[in-house]
Amino acid sequence: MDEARHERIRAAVRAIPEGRVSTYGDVAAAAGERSARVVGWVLRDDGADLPWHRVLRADGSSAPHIADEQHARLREEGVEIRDGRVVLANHRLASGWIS
DNA sequence: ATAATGACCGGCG
DNA sequence: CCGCCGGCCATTA
Repeated sequence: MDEARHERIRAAVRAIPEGRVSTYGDVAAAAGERSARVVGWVLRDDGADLPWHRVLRADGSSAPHIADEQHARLREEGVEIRDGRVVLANHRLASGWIS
């Protein structure tokens, strides 16, 4: 991975305010990435110090191995979760929140 | 060079 | 609700 791209993605995730969420696709777009997958890789091996729990799938669900902690953290920030899925309609960030 | 594997996405049946 | 497919792209074998 190119370090610049890697860092743009991290910046986009850091820009998500508490109590709000975004999707892999939106973060990718905000970071100028053409694929949502790259966002997943970055969070996978370099997401420890980022608010990764504010990044969800397009339908508000999350990958099974992180779902528990993700839901717990989000609830703590006041984000609603119904049936294991975040209510995107109320907490999703506008598509161009970065710039 | 090919193929499989993901913290993905959207469409279709 | 479910699964399948094709597209996506870096990493690994």
